[in-house]
Amino acid sequence: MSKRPPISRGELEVARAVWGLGEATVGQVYDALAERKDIDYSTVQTYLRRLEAKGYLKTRRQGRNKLYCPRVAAGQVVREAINDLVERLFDGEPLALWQHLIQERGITVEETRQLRQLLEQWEAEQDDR
Amino acid sequence: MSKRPPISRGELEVARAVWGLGEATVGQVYDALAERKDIDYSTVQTYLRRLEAKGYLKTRRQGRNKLYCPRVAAGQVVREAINDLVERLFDGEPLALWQHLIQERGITVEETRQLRQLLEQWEAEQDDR
DNA sequence: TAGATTAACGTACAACTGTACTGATACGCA
DNA sequence: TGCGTATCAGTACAGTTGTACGTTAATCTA
Repeated sequence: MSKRPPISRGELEVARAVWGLGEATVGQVYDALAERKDIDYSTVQTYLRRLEAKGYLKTRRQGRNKLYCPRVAAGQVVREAINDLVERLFDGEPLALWQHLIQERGITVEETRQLRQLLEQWEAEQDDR
Repeated sequence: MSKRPPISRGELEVARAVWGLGEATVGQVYDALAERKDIDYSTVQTYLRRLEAKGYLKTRRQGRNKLYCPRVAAGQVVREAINDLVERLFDGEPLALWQHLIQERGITVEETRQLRQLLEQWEAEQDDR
């Protein structure tokens, strides 16, 4: 479980763009991000470089271009980020997170419905084992 | 909504200790934290100082001692931290977080039960309005 | 009351973050 | 084939973060 350096909040966002694209050049990642927020091309480039250095992404050369793609699965990184938060904020107790999400933050009726559905789906899957 | 500087991961942990104590000296916060992890007294002190500077905590003097206590409610900070994560990781879509928590991370049968209970409780409260 | 303990305060310092500029190339097109 | 445009590699740089030391003043204790 080679401990990678922790991923920062900003890096997380850039990494997400790469996950979404699968494999992409700086320019493509930039385009994807620039749609949602004001960010500089060079900034994206730096993030990608660092993500590679930290071991979250790997690169492959395609002629003149460099293609960035995940080296650690998205789910893995997301899981770690959430675990970290749960650890620091809720003593590692996931139920406390649920509780916060429902009570403190509030969820809509629609979300309640969808959540129930997710739960049922999950249970059904469990039964299949 | 006076924008405070963002709270860092480490700071979050220290802030949580203060929330738990209500009002405490560096020493008390240190004791609370040292139970769970190896950390230096001075480090705690620095965190507290910064949390005050950032506006998350305030202090009051009690004779020779300095008492730190929340200036921003715990729930508020936790909400912000989670919103931030959801924003960066799930496009601001909370359902995606639920989904990840259930499917990707997996929850136990017991948690499923408790989660249902939380949902019912929440719905009951909603009806009371 | 002298030494041990505690808290405050100031300072340090390398690593990490967010944000970006620059110069050298390579590529596509008029 | 020369020019604008996208890339890349390197560098910058202030602010933040994690971690901590040293000095001083007040407090407790034998």
